[in-house]
Amino acid sequence: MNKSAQQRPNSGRPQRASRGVTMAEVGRIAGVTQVTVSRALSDPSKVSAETLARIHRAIEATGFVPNALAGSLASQKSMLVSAIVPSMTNIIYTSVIKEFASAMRDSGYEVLLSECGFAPQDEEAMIARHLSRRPDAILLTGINHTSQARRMLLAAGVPVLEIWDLTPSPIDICVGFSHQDAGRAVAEFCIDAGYKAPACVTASDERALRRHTVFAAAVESRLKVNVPVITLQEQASIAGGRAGLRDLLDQPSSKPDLVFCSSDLLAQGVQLEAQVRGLTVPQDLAVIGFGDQDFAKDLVPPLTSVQVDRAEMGKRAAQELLLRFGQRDMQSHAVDVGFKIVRRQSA
Amino acid sequence: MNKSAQQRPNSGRPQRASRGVTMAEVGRIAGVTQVTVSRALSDPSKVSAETLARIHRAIEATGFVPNALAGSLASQKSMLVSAIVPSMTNIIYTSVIKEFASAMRDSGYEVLLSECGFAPQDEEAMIARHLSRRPDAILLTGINHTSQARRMLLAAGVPVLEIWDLTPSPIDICVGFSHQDAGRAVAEFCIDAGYKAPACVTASDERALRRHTVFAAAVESRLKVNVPVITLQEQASIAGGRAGLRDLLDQPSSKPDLVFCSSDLLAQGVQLEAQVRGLTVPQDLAVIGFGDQDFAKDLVPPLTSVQVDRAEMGKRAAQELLLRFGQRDMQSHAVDVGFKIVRRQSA
DNA sequence: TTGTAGGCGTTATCAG
DNA sequence: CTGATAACGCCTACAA
Repeated sequence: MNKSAQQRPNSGRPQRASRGVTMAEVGRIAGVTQVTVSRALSDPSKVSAETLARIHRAIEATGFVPNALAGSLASQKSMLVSAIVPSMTNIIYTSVIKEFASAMRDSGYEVLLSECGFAPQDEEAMIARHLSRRPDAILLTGINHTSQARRMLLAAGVPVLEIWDLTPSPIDICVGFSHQDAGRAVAEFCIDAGYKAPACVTASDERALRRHTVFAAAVESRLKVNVPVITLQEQASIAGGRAGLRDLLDQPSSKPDLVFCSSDLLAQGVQLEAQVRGLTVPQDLAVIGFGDQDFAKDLVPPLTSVQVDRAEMGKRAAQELLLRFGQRDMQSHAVDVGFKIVRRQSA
Repeated sequence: MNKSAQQRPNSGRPQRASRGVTMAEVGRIAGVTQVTVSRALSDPSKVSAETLARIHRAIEATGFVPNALAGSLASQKSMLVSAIVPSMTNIIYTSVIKEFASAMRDSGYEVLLSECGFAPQDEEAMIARHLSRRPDAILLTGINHTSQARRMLLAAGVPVLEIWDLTPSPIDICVGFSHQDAGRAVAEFCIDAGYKAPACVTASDERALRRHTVFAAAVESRLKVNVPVITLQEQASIAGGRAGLRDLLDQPSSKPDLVFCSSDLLAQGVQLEAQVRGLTVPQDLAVIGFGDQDFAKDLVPPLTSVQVDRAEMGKRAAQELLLRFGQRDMQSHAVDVGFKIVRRQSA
C-alpha cells in the first residue's frame, strides 16, 4: 500500500522565484507612481475613481500581492501576533487559539503559533525567536516565565497576553481562571455529594498539579482522610487514565469512591478501566474530568467535568488586546473567565 | 466562581513601544559599524575574537534582538513557511504540522499556521493573505484548490507542499496517501473477514467521502448488497458517531454487521451507541475507524483502524521541502507515505 | 578583518 | 488628487 511516484517534469513553473510584482511596476502600468498605488490600497478615497480603476486593472493583470515585509518595516506594524502554547496537538489549547486567531484576523492580524512544551526555558527560547519577527503582541500560556523572558518582553515593549491562568501581577493582560479555586470548588462538590474517599489521577504540568494539590488539601482537611494522587509523566491519554486507575487500585491502602482527573481524556480512561474491572460508574466509583470537552456529555455514563469556556477565553483575549492597541497606556489587569462544574451522571 | 480584577498600575512598562535596538546602535557601543554586527551574528568566523566579544557584550547590554522583517526584506528570504489546514483543533492535522514545524524549525524556519475550513474558496483567501508575508514555501492540505489559487501560487514562485492526499499532477511536491486505495483496502479487508452487510458513517469532507464512495462501490460489486452510507454534516464527534449508528439502525431495510467510519472519533461513538443498545462489538456489530489515533488501541474493545503515520508525513514533508530549497529546478513529484489496516478486536 | 554604498518594497511626510 | 523624498533595519556586493 505504499508506492513512490515521479511525475510531470517541472515544465510550467518559473525556475527562479520571481519575488513578486512591486507597487512600482503596477504604477508604471497604470501610469502613476508607486506612492499612488500604495494609497489606492490603503485609502482608496484619496485616489480618483479613474486612476483607481486603472490601478486595479494593473493589479489584476500582474497578480500583484503587496509585500507585507516591506510594509511592516516601514509602518512599524507587523500585523502579526505571536502565540506560544505548550502543545499544538492538545485541543485544550488550540480551541482557545482558534477563536483568538479568528477574532484577530477579523481585525487584520495573523497569528504565528508555536508550541514550546511545559518548560519555561523552552518558552524563553521561543519568545526570542518570535520577537525577532516584531509581533505587535505576544500571547503566552500560563504565568510562569523565566526572568530573562520577562526582561525581553519588557525591552520589546510589546503588549503581552497571558492566558489559562490568573495572577495578581500579570505582565500586562491576563485572561484565564484560578486553578486553585477550581481545585477547591471540586473538593467542595465532592464533599457535598457525600463522597468519602476521593483520589486523583493527574498529568504533571504545573497547573494540573496546582489544582490537585489544592483539591487534596481541601478534602483532607475536611474529611480527615488521605487523598492518594497518581501523577502521570506522559501526556494525558486514555491509556494514562486506565493506568492511573490500575495504580490507584493496586495501592492496598486505598479504596477510592471517586477519582478526580486533570483532563477529560484521563477521566475517559478511568471510566473505561472501571468498566473493564466490573466497577459501575458512579455507584462503585465516581469520576470527574476537567475541561468539559465536547465528548464528555456523550460518554457512558455522561461525564461530570469542570467546564472552561475556551472559546470565550480566546475571544476575550482578542477583545482585550484590541482594546489595548487603542490605548497604549492601559493598566495591566487580569480578566477572570471563570469555570463551572457541570454535573452529569459520572459523579 | 467568576470575578474581574484590576491590578497594578502599568508603572514599569515603557509607554510607547521602543521598537527595538538596531544593529547600528549595538555597533556604536561596540565601536564597529552595523555591518560588522551583522557579520558577527551570521558568520562569526569572519570577525576577530576581540570585536566579537565586544559586540556580544553590547548585545547583552542592550537586549538587542535582530529585526527579521528587515533581514527578510533585504535577503529575500523570510525563513517563514506558511501552512494552511482545514482545522487546527483536529489532531489529525495538527499532529502532522507539529512534526513538520519541528523539523523546519531545526533548519531555522518558522511555520505560520492558519485554518481555513474545507471550502477551496476560503483556502484561496487564506493563501492570498499568507503570500503577502512572502513565505519561503507554502503547505496546503489536499489537492483541491481553486484555479485562482493555483495562479497565485505559480505567480509567487514559492515551493508548494500538498499533503494528506495523492495526485498524479501535484503543483509541486505532494506527500500523502491515496484515499481511494484506502477505501478499497478496507473493503477487501471486510470481505475477506467474512462480513456480509457493511455500512458507513462518514463526515462530509471530500477526502472522507472519496474513501467511502470507493469502499461502498467495491463492497457492492463483490457482495452484491447495498451499502448504506450515513453522511454527517457537522464535524466528527462521538455524538455524531452515536447519531450515525442510530440512523443506520432506524433504516428498516438495513441490518449492518459492520460500520466503517471516517474517523476514530466517529467509530468510538458507534461503539458506545452499540454498547448502549446492548449490541456486542464485534459479535453483533463490527466497527472500523480511520486514522488510528492514540486512543484507538485503548478502547473497549480495541478499535480496528486504518493507520496513517502522521508524524512521518510531517517529517517527510519537511525533508522534501528542505531538499527542494537546495535544488530549485526539482521536478514536481508525489510521495506516498501509505497507510496500514491495524486489526484489533472491534472488527 | 572591517567599512562603504546601494538596495529590498513599503509607509509617512511634505509639497504642489 | 498626486508626486518627491526620506526613512524602516538589514544584507550583499565590493573596496580598503
